[in-house]
Amino acid sequence: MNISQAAKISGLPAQTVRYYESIGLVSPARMAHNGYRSFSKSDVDRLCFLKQAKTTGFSLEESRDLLALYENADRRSQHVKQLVLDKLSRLDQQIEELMAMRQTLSELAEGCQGDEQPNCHIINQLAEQGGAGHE
Amino acid sequence: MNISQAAKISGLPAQTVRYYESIGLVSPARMAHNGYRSFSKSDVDRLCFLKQAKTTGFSLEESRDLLALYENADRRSQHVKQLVLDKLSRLDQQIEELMAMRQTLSELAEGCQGDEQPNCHIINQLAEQGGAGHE
DNA sequence: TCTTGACCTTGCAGTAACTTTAAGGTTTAT
DNA sequence: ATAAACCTTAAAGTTACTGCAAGGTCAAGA
Repeated sequence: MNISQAAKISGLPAQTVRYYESIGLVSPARMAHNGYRSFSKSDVDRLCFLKQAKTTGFSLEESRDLLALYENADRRSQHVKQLVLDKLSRLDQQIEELMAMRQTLSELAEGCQGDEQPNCHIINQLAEQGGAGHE
Repeated sequence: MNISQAAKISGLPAQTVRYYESIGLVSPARMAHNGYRSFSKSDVDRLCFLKQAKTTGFSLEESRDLLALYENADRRSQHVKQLVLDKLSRLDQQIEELMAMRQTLSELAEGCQGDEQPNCHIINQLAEQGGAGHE
């Protein structure tokens, strides 16, 4: 099957599939007479796996590791689970950071009149917090 | 004051301060005899403002807009508030995406034995979801 | 047969916000 | 004198693509 079919099935843009090939995440055969990529079922399986890992929040390097595990019959589920738990804790940390930002933004917005006047709580707070008061 | 002082007060790495200068977010004077940057109080104020905006989750382009507002005596707080509300809604969306990932990861981890065996719920799920079952 | 449109190829530039590296000049303290 | 700690620039690397240009190929219709 050619790239547009593989892209459609996996849910990845064709450009992205080419990019994945360029970094060695997939290696489709080539058709001799025109140089078009030819994707086998297992190539498409890899792409689907990658798409799913991406949706789940894994980076491409993490996905590469998962893919190696996917294709390694001697893997230990221990090992896979550890990758997921590590990812989970990084994700929790990231969520906490965003929640902190959300809190700050929400407080800023609440304190601001939002009218025609220049006086603005938001601007004042951004200016006053942090390294303010240095002389 | 020289760059390391300005960096310390603002809480930004010196390299980042140089980068901010290169994209026009700050324009410190230069000392004639050695070419070192010389930061005034208002330069440092800008850096602190930028640091704070960054911590609050604004991109550099958004920060540039906020900085213009910060220095514009004719601003309307309406305008500033709208920027913050827009940011807030993008942030909420981002948090939701991360929570969805968190949920998926957490379910994956729960279903996995995490032992010495190759059979792994996580791998199976990543392989089966998405574009699976194409023939 | 010709043409039109949809497909495929490559390579290169651009994105965000830095970080790292290299190579070298200046200042300060001993 | 010299070493440590500061400063400078320019260029490359990072992540995961996206967009563009120039051109080859293929399938269908007139």
